[in-house]
Amino acid sequence: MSVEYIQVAEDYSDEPIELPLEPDDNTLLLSTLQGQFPGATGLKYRNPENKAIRGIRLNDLKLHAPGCGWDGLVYYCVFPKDSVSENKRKSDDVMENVSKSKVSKCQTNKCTDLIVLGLAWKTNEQALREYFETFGEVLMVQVKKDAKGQSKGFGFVRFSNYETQLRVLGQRHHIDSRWCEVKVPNSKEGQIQQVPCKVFVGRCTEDLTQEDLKEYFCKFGEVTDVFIPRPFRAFSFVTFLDPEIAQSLCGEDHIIKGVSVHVSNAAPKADGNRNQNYGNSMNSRSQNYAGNSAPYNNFSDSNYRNEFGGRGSGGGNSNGSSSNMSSGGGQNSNFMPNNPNSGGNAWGSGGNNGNNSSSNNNNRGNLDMPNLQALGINSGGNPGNQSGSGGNMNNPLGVGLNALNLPMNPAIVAAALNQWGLLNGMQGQGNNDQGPNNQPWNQQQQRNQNAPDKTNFMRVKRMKYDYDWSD
DNA sequence: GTTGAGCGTT
Repeated sequence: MSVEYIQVAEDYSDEPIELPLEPDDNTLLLSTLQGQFPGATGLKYRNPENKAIRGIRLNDLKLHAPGCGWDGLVYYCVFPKDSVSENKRKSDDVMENVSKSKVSKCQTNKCTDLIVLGLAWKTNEQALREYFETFGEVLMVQVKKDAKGQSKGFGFVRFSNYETQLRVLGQRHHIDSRWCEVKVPNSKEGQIQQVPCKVFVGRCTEDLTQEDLKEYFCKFGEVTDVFIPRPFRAFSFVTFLDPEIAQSLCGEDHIIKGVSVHVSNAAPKADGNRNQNYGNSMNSRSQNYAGNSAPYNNFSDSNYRNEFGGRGSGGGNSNGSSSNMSSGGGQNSNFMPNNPNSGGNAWGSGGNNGNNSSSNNNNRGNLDMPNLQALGINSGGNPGNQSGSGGNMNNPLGVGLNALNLPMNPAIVAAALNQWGLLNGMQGQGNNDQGPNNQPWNQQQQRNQNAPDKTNFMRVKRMKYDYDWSD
């Protein structure tokens, strides 16, 4: 008899874990629940009918399915009320091994209402709900209407699960034959975390493939992209669905296929070179001076686009030019690290030809790309956008300051680069640079032996990688 | 009956 599973999460912002049901009576043993969620005393779920929270019947240490069966919903743990925090802490303590502890979420990962733009006039709330329920539990949908009841072509959706939100934000949506955008509403700007999903993986060897990296890092959380620059440069980028997981790995050394790699923050674009080296298709970015936006523009490479495409019922990838996890030459040019201390791009970009194929035939934004503002990596709004109609509203690159609004010190950046041999060795080499091959790693390892907290995270980022990986 | 950048009665 095959074992069935239900999805259980610690709370609404946590990733569900599949727990096995008892084959004989389809119940969930309390002990099974507590094995994963120590301290949990029950389960609850949101009733799809009326959106109310419902409790699960507990009898004889068994949790019984609702009347309609477990039904593919996500169930949430119930903890004794006056000791929730204690139990949560206990739960975290129990998860001693590294990979488990990475999975726990921080409180900043809350769901928020998301705006859905570009809805077909005919799309109603039921259709919207049905579409988004393919991604996860939907708490609310709205289609905004005028006084006559006619749709205004946009609406809102809210999910119960933060990862669902990330997933939905990271891709395009085809609803009732229209490509729609899902973004964090302007009204929620600044209320969501802006932490990069991408990490820099240094000290890679040439035989570490994308698959190796993905296979290794996926144990910490869903990996949405792995990018290995070509020609070989001894580093790569790994992008996680969950920025918290990405951040939690920063500062650590990991051994992959016997290779000791170092994970650190893939720093945002530096301010000093935002007007340089922009390709044809994206040049409107350079005039986008939204002051408070975070310049984590890491998603406009075609790998990423493809990785996100094809999810859900409508997220198909209409761009057939490249496949997931591939890193053909020329694409991903926005990953090419610039040198903020030199006049030009010391690395050479390899061209922008692969970059998002932005013909901008849709001036509502380039829906070939997952939109970054939506992911909370960039804030939207673009109040300072001076670009013309070709502006890419999905990808307001080139925005001014770094995400943490830290002042840049080019000398420090240069020093850091120099440690890698990224400065002296790179300038004047055009496109044939080879990246950090013979770095003096010892000092940095000394400094980074402790996993960084947020403060350290910023320090490491400032010291080491505060230059532009995004363009 | 048409339209297609935007941002929500609370």
